[in-house]
Amino acid sequence: MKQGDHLFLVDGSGYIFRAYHALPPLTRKSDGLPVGAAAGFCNMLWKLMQDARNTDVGDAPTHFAVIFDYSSKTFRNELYPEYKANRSAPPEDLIPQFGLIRHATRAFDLPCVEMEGFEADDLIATYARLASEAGAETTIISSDKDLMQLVTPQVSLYDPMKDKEIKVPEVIEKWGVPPEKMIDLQALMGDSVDNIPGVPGIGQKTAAQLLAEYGDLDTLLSRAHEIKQNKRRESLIEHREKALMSRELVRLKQDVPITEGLETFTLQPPNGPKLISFLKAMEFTTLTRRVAEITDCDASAIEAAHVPVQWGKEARGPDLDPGTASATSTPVAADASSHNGVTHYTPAALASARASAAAGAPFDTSAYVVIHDLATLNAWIGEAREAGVIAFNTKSNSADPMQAELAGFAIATRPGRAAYVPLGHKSGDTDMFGGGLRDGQIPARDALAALKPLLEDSSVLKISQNLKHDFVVMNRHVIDIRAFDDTQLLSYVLDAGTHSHSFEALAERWLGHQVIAAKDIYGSGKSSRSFDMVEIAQAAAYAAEDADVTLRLWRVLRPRLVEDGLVNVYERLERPLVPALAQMEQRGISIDRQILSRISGELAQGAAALEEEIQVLAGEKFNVGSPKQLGEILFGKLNLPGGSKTKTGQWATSAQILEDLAAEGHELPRKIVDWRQLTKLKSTYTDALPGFINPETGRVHTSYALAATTTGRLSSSDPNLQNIPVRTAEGRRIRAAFIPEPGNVLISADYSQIELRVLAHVAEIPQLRQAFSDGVDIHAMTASEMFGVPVEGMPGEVRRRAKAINFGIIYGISAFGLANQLSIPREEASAYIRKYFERFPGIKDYMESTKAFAREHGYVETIFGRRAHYPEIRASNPSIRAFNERAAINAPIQGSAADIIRRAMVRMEEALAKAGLDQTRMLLQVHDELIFEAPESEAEAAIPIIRSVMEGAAMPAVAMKVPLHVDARAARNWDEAH
DNA sequence: AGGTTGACATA
DNA sequence: GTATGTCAACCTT
Repeated sequence: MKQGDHLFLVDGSGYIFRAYHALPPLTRKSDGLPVGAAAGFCNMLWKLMQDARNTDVGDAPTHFAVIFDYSSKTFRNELYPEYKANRSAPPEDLIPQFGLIRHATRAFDLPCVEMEGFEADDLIATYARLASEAGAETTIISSDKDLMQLVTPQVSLYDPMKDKEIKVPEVIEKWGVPPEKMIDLQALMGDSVDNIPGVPGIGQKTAAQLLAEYGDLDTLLSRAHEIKQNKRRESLIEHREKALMSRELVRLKQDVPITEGLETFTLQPPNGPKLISFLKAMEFTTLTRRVAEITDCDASAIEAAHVPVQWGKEARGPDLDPGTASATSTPVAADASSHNGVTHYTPAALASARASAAAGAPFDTSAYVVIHDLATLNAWIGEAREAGVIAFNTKSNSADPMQAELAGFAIATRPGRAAYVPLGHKSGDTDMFGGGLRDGQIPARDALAALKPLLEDSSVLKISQNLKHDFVVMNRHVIDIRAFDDTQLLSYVLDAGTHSHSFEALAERWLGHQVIAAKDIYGSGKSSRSFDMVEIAQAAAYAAEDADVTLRLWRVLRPRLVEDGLVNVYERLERPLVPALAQMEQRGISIDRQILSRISGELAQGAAALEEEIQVLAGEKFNVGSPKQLGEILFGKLNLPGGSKTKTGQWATSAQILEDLAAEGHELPRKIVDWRQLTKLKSTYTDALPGFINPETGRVHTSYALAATTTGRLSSSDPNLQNIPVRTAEGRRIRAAFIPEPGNVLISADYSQIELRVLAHVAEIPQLRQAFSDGVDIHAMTASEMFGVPVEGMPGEVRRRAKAINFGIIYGISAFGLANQLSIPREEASAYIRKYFERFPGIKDYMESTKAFAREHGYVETIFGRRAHYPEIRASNPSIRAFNERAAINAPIQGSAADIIRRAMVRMEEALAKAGLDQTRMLLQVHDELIFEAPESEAEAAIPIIRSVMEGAAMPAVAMKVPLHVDARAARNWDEAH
């Protein structure tokens, strides 16, 4: 290698993961072999080589190699065993592709380099150094920040996905430091992905600022005492060693003992037949055709190569067949067949075709239409009827659909074809009368009248992201949306646990598209504004893009539902809940302001009195609400025993610790616990709830999230009505402030022990099943089985322990957790668990088989087929893995119970109506409890209907081997009904 | 003004 | 030991 030469080094391993995560995961060969990442890799490599060959002589590569990681274990693990320890095992469908990609590299006639004990990055660093010493230039194909330290005037990075070159100025722009300081920067900021500790509290910005001021890490550490900011200074001094070790972890090794010299990297002219043979075997038809064209080969005359596939976990390294193409052909089954010009796809093929078509397809904001007149709107409505689908979303002046005034709505009829209809945008003029309506908007009443028949037409599918919101907004305009899909729910059913279901995340993941940031439209902080104050052109771009993206997402996600066999879960468990919840949210519940206000006053008095006593006992005034100050007083000033630290080094002052201190006779901790209880009740409930009373309805309307939990539970917010106090007498006074309208009652109906019943069903435990059938006290039965104590006259403590164990089982028990819960030694907890498993071996079996299932598939299933994914279940870090195992054990139990109550909710409305109880209304759900409001005259008849719907909710899909039991009662407030 | 932490309310 | 959401304090920007 000599001056003027140009070395291209591809970071193959980095690219594999990027291609895998950036591309739709469904690309498979006709025999089912996943090849998405390999396809991305081949496309990238081909494009790269074409582009490179077509550039000026000086820039074109003369030498070319692809570098891989050999394995996850390197010399860095000896330096720091935790290095990259939180990495989970590669996804199952990626594993065979490690080998494929190495075969692909050889098919391209390119050197494929890897070395045991070193990362690809180290090899790249070494080759880049050698090339620079020879006077040649180097381009590294990667955008990994770990490689930025190598950038010099002779060495640059190139990101093929973003088509962006990274040279010295780009590094400075992005990181705030020149490349040679990247190592110090990374040492300070650490890296959670690679588990590099860095210095706590110091992020990228602070690190760059410190390096700019002190020059380098060594100087900074030696002069750390000069730093003004307390926290920063102490952190730097305390974590000095961590920083130095981190630096060694991120520093790339430039002297790897390489076996292949640069001369072996000389770029060869393309070998068309060899490459085509491989591409044909992979069924990459488009690329095959392209390569055939450019290399002037007849692809049909070339036989597909035989490519050996390795599925094992260690499908990497030099054990892979280094030879190329032997000429056995791979049988090709058609995924798509054509009849009479219509293409018929299998579900998998359609899903994969849609995903590839959507990924990276361009967006053209300027093509979006702003609709100013009714005629145009009607034309679009006609288009939607013809298409049979329409993406639809409302825009309003408030995030709360119960207060929202419509600003406009967006629609899309096919990818790229989207429009915004402004209705209520106001001008920014801020005279004393407020801004008036802007020009060029259809009167809302006329637009809605035109839209109503379309939204209510069950032959046109309406699609939205979080449709419940639009449903409520439209309902308030007396429009009842019929026939709909919700992209967020689709994503949730398909991928709960794997990634976020937010609009932005889905657009990025499936369309490779960054949507206009909400912040750019709404502003933030003081300068934030509601949507009706946004200029129409800007609003239109944002809202129409929303509809366009939603429609494209639906085209990708809906076929996946069929492919994964989740149509039933979506259509029975998820989608019908949207109108049910929308109704509940719209109804809201009454609370008694006076009661809350009175309690609030009393709480304030109680807290003030306690606060004074606390400060006397402490001997000084301090902020009782500050755990930090409290910790100093208790364990510093008063020197109480039993202090422990939280992960950030503060004194821990949890209720448990304070209770322990109180039990030893200390007065102060007890008072703190009491004070906290009073102030918590005051701030979160008595003071906050009245603020949620809707001025129009006079009621409180919570918002339920359908797609927030991994297990299938709902969540409630603004306000959260699923955590209204119940355990203490003080707390129950708040619950008593939830009241019915005059002449009505509240009915509370809750499942008894539903999760334990689900456990008894899925694990088929004979004693548990018998006990539930006989209706005996389940915890007492457990205690009796375990400790041989008769149920009659059983001491409370014995039953309490058995109860804790039963709950522990549901939570994926650990000795540590049980010991904490019961305040007993870990050995004792261990013995209890052992005993339990002896008495109920079926439970142990259930737990083990659930773990095995999760490890194999990456997800677990409820009895109705809902999936919860745990991608980190194979993490090499034992505590991360154990956490995922417990969650995976819990999910089918918690999730099946959640599914049961969902089914009950879906059926409730109709069952009540059928019984003629049209005034009985379902208002709230609290995981295993439903709250209704009913006229006094209906309550007695409603209770048996409610009970039978709830108790029969699993049928007919699942015949529970254990009966479900529901307790229900009516009363004048929620506390008495519960 | 925004993000993180510790604490605590529920099932 | 599971699953959530909200608040006040605190730190940084």
